[in-house]
Amino acid sequence: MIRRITLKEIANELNVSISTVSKSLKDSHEIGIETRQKIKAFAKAHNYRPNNIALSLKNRKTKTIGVIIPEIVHHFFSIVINSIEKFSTESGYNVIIAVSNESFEKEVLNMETLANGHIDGIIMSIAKETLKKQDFHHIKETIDLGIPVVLFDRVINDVKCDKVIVNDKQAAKEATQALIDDNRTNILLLTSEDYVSVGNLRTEGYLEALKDNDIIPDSDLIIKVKDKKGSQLEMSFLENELEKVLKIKKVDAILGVNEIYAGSALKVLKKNKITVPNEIAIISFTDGVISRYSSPSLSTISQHGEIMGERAAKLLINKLTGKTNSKEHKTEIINCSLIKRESS
Amino acid sequence: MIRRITLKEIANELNVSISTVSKSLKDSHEIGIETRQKIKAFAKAHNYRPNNIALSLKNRKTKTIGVIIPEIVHHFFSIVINSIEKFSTESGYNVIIAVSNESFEKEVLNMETLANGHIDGIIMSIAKETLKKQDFHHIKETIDLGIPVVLFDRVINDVKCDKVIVNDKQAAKEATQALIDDNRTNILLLTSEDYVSVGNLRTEGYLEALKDNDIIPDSDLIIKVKDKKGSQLEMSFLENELEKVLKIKKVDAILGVNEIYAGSALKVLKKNKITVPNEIAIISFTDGVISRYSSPSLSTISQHGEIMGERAAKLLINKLTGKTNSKEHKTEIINCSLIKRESS
DNA sequence: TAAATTAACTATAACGTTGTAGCTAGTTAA
DNA sequence: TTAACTAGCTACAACGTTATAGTTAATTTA
Repeated sequence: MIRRITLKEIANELNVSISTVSKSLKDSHEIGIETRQKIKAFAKAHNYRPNNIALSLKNRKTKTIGVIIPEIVHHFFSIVINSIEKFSTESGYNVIIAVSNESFEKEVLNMETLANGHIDGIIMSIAKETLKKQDFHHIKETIDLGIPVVLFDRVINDVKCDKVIVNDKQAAKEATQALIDDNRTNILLLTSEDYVSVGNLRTEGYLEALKDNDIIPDSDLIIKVKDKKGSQLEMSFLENELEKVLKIKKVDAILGVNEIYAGSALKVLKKNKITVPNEIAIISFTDGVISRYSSPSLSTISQHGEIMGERAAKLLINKLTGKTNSKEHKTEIINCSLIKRESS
Repeated sequence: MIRRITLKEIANELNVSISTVSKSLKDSHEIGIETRQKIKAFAKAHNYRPNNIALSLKNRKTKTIGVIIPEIVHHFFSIVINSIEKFSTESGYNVIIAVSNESFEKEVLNMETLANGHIDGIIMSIAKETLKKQDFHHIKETIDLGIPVVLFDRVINDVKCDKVIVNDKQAAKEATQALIDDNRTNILLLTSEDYVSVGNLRTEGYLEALKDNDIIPDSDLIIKVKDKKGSQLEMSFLENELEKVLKIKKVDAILGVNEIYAGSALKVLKKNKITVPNEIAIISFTDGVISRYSSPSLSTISQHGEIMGERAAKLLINKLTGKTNSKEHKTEIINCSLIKRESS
């Protein structure tokens, strides 16, 4: 219950002015060496620590970065956060996290709260609902207030700010090509609904690869998984649809836009006694823990969350420290890489 | 680049005093209704938002909770954080996250930073290295400063504060008993090194169940997985040890203190063509994503991270809002539950 | 010896708020 | 008619810090 000691208290205690104390602790030559040492000793003995809130108010910066993500119980996002946290801490920045839970309203609220003094800049990945609504006023307003924003993974074109993305389209194309090279031409795609930018790009890559190989896409082989709050429903939708398709169509490969979809597909195949990769090969986006511990383990496309987090943090901190011009915006593209495991 | 408008600017613009503006926005009856409305309209038009940093300084509270966890890329911890975040937001608190990466030094640093003004209270789970060192001065000092601390999952006895734990021992005992009831008596335990409190308690529960059933524990059947930074090494250690034991001993069940251990064990069994659960049954702590998507899916003991997070947040916020006495400390025990899946 | 310089400090304003106390002009009460 | 009251405002201090601009007294310079 010993409240933290302040400059004022030290000043009173030693019968000097607050300025003297402040300057002494900064080792200013304006103050005589004896006084300086006395004050420093006293401060140390009383475990003096400057109050960061007061400093924030004075300096008009908080040395804190806000991160807004759609989900935290999610391998990719937690990797990115970890990386942001690591890099930011090294640069003397704290990280404050807000979760939108894929909700537009919550995302707007989070931005408001963060933008109200707590943070110097924001790193975010946009909620699905926001993407669906196409309402980005909150992001624009934050930028207008002079708060730098860096978007990662789920980004949008009509907001001018730094961005870190993955070459989703190219990666999906390459993965599809790898399956085709393995003589699999009936490739089923498990993707998300259209408004999710990354799902969309991955679908494009898939289609492009088919086209390059003169394979006519079959709309029955594209399952767009409906998002429901509470993933239970979502997954049973996927499982039902997949089972239906497997009954009426020949399928020899599956490309999943994330590992939850791929993991669920694997379960369906097993239930139906279809061997992987013999009868059906699987490649999935998101190199997470499911892919590694499932059996067979899943071949995945890694989005290198570590690198994304670090780049995003670097871009933001460069803006905050004035190392880069606040008007110029960069988009960094991270190359995905295919990690081959047992499923392909 | 329009900096956020302040009370002072509004006051200047409308030729009134700062106090008048402040009071008008609070709808104080000291101010005439006309002036009040004029000011409120102006503030709204200019999107006035009070500066939280200034408020924090004035009120000596930040409405922010600090969370220190050993890892974030970890199903259990991310569930807990999600839950803390959810509950705190509902109560008007922000959440700031720091990751110790299981390092003592980083944990101390994190605490220092957070305790220096940024937060009103801390929720934490202790790093392995700290548990090994048995050095808890940073936690005690924070509490001495009047900053309430709530420990969860990995707790210690000699720090006086609120705690949220799981009945690890009892749960391990029950899981072991379930295996014994299934006529499995050669139960191998995959646990962590002794200094990790939860691993220890789980081992105790395991031993107690054996004793209750007059089974003499075999030290060969207890594998204490050595922790190394970089889990790759850690896992190959586990895999090698397990293979060795399987060669020399009869084993008909495995109890893992977390799902990474159990998932790795499952991989070893598969490699050695041992069927699960026929030849060897598996039960694991941590009800995460690995357990659900592995095949066979793993029976797990859920620690109910959601509930832990909520309870921890509730305990802390009650302290912060003065709803509970700051001298009295509660320890809440959450009951684990066994989730039966295919592996047992 | 008076002016200039220096060492060693102190006072003040500011960051954006809020609560308390104070002020002024007009109204009411005795 | 003068004191008391009220409405409607403003001034000020404080939260903890720092940077700028003083203020002394002692010392050096011309």
